[in-house]
Amino acid sequence: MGDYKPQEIEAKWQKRWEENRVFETESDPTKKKYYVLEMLPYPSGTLHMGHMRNYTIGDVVARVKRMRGFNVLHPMGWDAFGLPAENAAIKNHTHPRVWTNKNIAEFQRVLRRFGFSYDWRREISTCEPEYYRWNQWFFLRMLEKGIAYKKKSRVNWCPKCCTVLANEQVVNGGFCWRHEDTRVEAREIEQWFLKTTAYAEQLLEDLKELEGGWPDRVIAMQRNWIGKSIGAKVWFVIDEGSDSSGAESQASAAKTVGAKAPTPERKIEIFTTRIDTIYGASAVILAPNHPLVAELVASKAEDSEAGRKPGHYTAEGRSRKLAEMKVSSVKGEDIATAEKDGFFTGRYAVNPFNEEKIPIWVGNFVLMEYGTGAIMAVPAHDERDNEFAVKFGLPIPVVVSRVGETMPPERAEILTEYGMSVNSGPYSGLTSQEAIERMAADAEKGGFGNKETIFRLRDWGISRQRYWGTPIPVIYCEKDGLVPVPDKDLPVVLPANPKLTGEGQSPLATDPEFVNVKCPKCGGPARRESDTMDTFVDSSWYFYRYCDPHNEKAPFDPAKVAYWFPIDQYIGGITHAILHLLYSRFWCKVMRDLGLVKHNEPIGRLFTQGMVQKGGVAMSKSRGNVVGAEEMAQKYGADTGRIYTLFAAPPEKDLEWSEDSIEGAWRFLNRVYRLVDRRANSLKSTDSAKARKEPIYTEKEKELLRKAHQALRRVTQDFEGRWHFNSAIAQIMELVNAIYAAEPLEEGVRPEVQKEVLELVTLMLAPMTPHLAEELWEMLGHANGLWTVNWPEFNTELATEDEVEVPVQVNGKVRGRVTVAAGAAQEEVLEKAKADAGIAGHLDGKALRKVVFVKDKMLNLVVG
RNA sequence: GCGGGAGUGGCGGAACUGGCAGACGCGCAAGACUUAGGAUCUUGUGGGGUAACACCCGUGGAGGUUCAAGUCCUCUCUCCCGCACCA
Repeated sequence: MGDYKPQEIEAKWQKRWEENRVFETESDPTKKKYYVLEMLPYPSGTLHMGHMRNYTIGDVVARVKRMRGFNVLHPMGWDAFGLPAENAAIKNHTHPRVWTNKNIAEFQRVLRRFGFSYDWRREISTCEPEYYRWNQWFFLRMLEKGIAYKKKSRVNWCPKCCTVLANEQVVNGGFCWRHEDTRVEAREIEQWFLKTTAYAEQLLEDLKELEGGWPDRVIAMQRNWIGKSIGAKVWFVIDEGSDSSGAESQASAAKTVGAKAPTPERKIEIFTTRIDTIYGASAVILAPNHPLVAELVASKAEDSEAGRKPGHYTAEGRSRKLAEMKVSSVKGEDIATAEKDGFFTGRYAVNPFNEEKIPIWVGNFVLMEYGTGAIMAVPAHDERDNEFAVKFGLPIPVVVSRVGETMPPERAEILTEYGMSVNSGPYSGLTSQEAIERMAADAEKGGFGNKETIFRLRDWGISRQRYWGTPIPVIYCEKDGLVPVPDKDLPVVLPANPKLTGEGQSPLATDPEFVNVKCPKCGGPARRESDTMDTFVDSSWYFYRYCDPHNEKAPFDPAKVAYWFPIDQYIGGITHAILHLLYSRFWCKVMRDLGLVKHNEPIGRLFTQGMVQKGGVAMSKSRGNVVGAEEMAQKYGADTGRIYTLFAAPPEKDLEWSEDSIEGAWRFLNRVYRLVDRRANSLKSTDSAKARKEPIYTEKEKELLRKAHQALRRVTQDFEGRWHFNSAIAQIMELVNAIYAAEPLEEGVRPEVQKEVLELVTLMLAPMTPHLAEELWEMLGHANGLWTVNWPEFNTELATEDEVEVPVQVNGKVRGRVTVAAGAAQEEVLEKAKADAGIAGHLDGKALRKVVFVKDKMLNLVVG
């Protein structure tokens, strides 16, 4: 007899698993496969119980699937490039590689301490040239296909990261995803992009394949992010004649545009989803950084209303106003809440549908990044336009009324819904939907517009002006221009000893040995690209590399990937709902088009687990509320930590850490241990199979086996179906309680039945508390490890109750219960119910009008 | 504003396709064993009510469907998350 000593037990079994290479897997097309994966960690800080919850869920699934006979791939690796490593290295005067590798060693040690069933031979680290050379290889393929391209554009700059961010890395309407208190700034920088927009339609369309397998909200978030809008573009011709007093400036402007006379029509292209409201347009409004604005503003057209009406200025006033607006837009002031602002350019444009001249304005609420950077303002039917029009005194003509209303609605109401067109020339009387169709078609026929679908999704900006990332493999030659690094020269390795300052310049650019190269084409002097890639490139395809982690000739062997993919179950935090998961889907489609993979989507099922919180907020080092994984393992053992996180809440919900509740988990495991320990010796040589071969059961045996198989049925369902680990554990607890209640087992329960029941407890616990289960299994006299044992089949017959207690309702209220043999017919139950004094009292003197009977479940007597 | 989700005891949470609401655990209370116990075992524990039953109320709120509603329908309130002057 001994105590449960998790420290000893856990070390012992981890060693055995390793010696027996229990978790090592090879692809084998003759076996059914299962690929379960947790998102790879960024090795920084300490592993806390929030991480462990994630890995525990994955590990339970991996172990259950193994017990069910699947060939299971369950790997682990490190998202090892990234800014924190570089910043920490600067701070501590060390090298990012040193800092990172130290963390990796630490992470690995703690993960091993928890006994997760990883195939460690497949471990990858994205900062190794063996890995990132394939980032470069993929980049070159994308360059060839025109998917990777370089352009100068307005980008998001985080002053703290000192680098550009992708749109997906800008959160909360303008803040850095790493520094949630820091606003991003707009900068004009030349950088590399991957053309995610080329896949916008597919990324949206294929979300349908993911329905059912991915959480609804992740699908919704991606759909939202891609942001498809179906509408039309319409061209408004700029009225040149209106600029009577600006001939001089117009001539100079004409130089950049074309000949003055005959003036080729210059147009402002607007995008709208409501072309049906175009008769109600009272202005064209441009984004402050729209390319035409500078020129329109510079024209000398004086505004006769200048100074008398809001938004009207002289030419100088307009320039000043524009400069002001640009400054606030660069600062990234909160555009969602900022007051509408703008000014009249002094110029007009012609509505192509009714030839009406309407003023051209500049407005702070029009975004260059969306649509065409220009809109038509329809103040009667759009809230924002209305606000603008009211502030600046623009007319508000009504062109839509509710269907069935003969008179246009009062102007006070802004009708944004569909209705019926009014005051819209030949389109009056059509429904909005009809008008949209007809008018878009007519615009196309008339040559002044077309149907158009636009997306909110932007191309993925991947250039980063930092050191600790994958060098972008291109060279700039004075003679040959942009030259890709030839495949044979890959990898382009990071220089070993960079000068890291953390200031806004690519560290690689300061290293002459790295930068100065010979042009691969002409051999002349050339410069290397000195930016590195966004680290989300690394994580966009890493799960493919696990299938073939040491391949030196290719990113992976397509045959191996074809066997393992798609990922059967991916597990991670909701944080990556857009970033990592969208990029990964994009990468998969690119690889498919390169002929490397055959599937459209890399991840079949996605599970987003809840956070582990303490004090109501997620555990994080900076908040100082972490429960360290290692301390936890030292105090209670890994198994207690594992079962606690599984039991305390369903896996998709947030979990508030409770020191009291973990004591409960610890007590439970001790209870199980004692149960086995107190009779381990006497049962060692007992053959539990005998219990199954000679099924002559005493009442007590029957009762125990029934409980055991009922639990097994529920636990099996909970593991296979919706991952109700908490209720699975509750079932096992009930069984354990029942065994305690049946003590002393020696009275009335044969040894083989005792052993059978204890083995079932052990096997059910095995995926969740694998160390303890192995130990119990051994204590029960088994020399083979649990890894050789299959998941037990539950026996319906054993699980079935002989007798059931049927609640009896009178008029829908439970008034009593009768005990009958399972499966008893209505007549029998009814008879017993009538005989029951308590129930009879409620029936007294009333006519029985209806009887509802559900076998073994309930009897309802309707009287009255 | 748009989209997604959640409201059940003192707490975490159960309840498969409508069929005994509160499984299991924590906490709390009582008892047993003990020199002692913050160990272990047993019992009790939604609220009201009763000597004890009976009975009444009860899954955010208001209606509805049904023999029967935490579960389905309509309306509504609160909270959390994501996106957001997206034209």
